[in-house]
Amino acid sequence: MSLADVASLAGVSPGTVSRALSRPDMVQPDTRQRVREAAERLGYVANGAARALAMRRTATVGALIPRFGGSSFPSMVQALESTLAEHGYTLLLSAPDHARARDPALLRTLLERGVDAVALLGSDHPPAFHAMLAAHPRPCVRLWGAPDGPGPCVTFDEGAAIDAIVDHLAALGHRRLAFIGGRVADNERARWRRHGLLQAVARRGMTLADDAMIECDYGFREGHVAMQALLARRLPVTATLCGNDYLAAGALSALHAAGWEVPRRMSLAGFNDNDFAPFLQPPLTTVRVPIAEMGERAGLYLVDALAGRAPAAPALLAAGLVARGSTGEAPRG
Amino acid sequence: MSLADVASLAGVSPGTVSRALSRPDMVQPDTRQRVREAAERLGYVANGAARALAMRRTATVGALIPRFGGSSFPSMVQALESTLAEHGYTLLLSAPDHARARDPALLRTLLERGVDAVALLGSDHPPAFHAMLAAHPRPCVRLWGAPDGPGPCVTFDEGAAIDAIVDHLAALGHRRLAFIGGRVADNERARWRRHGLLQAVARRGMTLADDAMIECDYGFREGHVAMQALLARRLPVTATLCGNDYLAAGALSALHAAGWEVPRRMSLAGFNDNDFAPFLQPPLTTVRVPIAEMGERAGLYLVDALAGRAPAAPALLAAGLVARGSTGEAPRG
DNA sequence: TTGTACGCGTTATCAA
DNA sequence: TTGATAACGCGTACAA
Repeated sequence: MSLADVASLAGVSPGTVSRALSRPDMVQPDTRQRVREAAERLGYVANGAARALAMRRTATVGALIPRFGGSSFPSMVQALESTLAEHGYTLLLSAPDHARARDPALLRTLLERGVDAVALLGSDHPPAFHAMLAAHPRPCVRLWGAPDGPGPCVTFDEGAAIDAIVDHLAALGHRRLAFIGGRVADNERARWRRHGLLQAVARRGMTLADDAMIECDYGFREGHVAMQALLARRLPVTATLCGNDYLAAGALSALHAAGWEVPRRMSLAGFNDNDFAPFLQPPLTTVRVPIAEMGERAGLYLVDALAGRAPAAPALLAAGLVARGSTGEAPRG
Repeated sequence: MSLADVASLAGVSPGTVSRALSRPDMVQPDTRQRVREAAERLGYVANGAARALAMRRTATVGALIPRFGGSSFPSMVQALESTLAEHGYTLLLSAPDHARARDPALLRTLLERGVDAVALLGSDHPPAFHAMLAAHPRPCVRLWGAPDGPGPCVTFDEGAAIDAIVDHLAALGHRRLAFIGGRVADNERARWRRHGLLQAVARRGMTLADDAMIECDYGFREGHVAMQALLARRLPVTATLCGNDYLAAGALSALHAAGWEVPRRMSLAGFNDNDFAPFLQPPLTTVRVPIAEMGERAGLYLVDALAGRAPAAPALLAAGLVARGSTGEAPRG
């Protein structure tokens, strides 16, 4: 079942079939019709490998996605894929488990498959990745990474977000904070956030003790366990910042379980990856992170770059700031 | 940068380079070494399109994933990808947004890219998909679908799960239930669950009124809103079943917000897609759904089929039954 | 407007 | 063990 088969059935040459299907305007209407019917009847599906070989392009963008099971990446990926699809590109995902996330073979596989462009999600892709991309130049964009890394990156301003939420807590009289966030070891972004947090806290004369910071994965259960650990340490903390709303929801449930009133005895606040923090009870004050927007802008950037246009949608920082929900005042004295 | 370049640098023929890289044992150690060094120095990356064209295979499995942003698919996909990767296959994802989920062009793109096998996630893929797959035969497995659909399907027994949870509620004295679940219109599986639920309820002389059933997407926010709607209807319900733990968590927060005590005034129970229902406050009784196991078994099935083995890991129903957490007794009288 | 023929980069067959 | 050569299926100059 190849072009040749369709051609003989339609009584034309293979070249004509190719044109009739890929560039209909180059062929006479009746021929086009005959070819289409023949292709339809045979259930013809083009061989993408041959096409890619001949055209030297694949209309495909590869995405490398560590921590795929996490909370926010799926929405970002879906936004990216939608945007690319609108412009005729297919998104090719590589979603390795954690152990393989930094394996150079991953990117190599994408390149071998001939992706026209690459999206790197998350932080701390190994130097080998960037070396390979330098050796095989093509449009590339990072998402949800650190802005000072190599190449363009669609991300948002952690510093501004941190400032907004810490300001909010400071205004309510909180002085001693705790923090439940992502692992710092393998995540440049988490380091960035942590650094910004420490700065913001220091700037306002607040404290955030080392043993009041817990690193864990971004999940409901993890937040629950982390808050249990914090409570067991009996720290004089009045507010806890959570890295995303799953962590916040888990922490909230741990507080409920321990009989701590929120926000009277402990305030919770955090970063809102999934838009449900306002629905928690009590609703939490959060900084909204523009997840889907990041996927969309990254897609537009790549589309422009692939089209040879100067990327009209530059990979700029989008700061997400909207605080909402409620946070309690710190107890007096 | 092609085989030929590597060949001339190494002073051998292109064929030898191909062998040295793909089947090292077929070439003399010193030649192999020279070739490898040349390839390394040039940063050679094979052209997958050419390889696919010559070998007539791609070592790639395509997955079609509607509702990608949903709660459980990412974990299932990651398990699938890990399993396939262990056996040398790359997973090629197509994650369309809802509007495009049933577009035949999706599957066509996968086929054009030459996937050796296909995984269909979720239910209700259009007949056109199965027609195309019949016309282009290759291993195919459905995940999280209805077992009586076309071809093999890795799924679990909704009926048994429903029975377990309804039994539990019945034993606690509940008679009037509500249900918050997925949309029935576009989801064979949700229909299956709903049907099983109605059967189970009827069998035990319980009631589940039409206006006590709410269809919505599987999310925290959706569960919250749904429970608010249920409360507004002032139905004489003592327990609410939730389609997954996001819905349950959302429903729980709505109950908290309304000042309803759980489980004294309203019991919650449901299906646990994400393993955090036991961490809610109070912990909910749930039926655990074996998400990752499904991804893994589907992967093994495809690997076997691709290797020409009779699929040693048949796509059978895996029933997930473990109830845990706590549910309150129904109020007397 | 359509047919012909070549090239894309790799693997596989066959001879050396 | 290695080199030469013929596919693989499609796009596209170029010729008709």
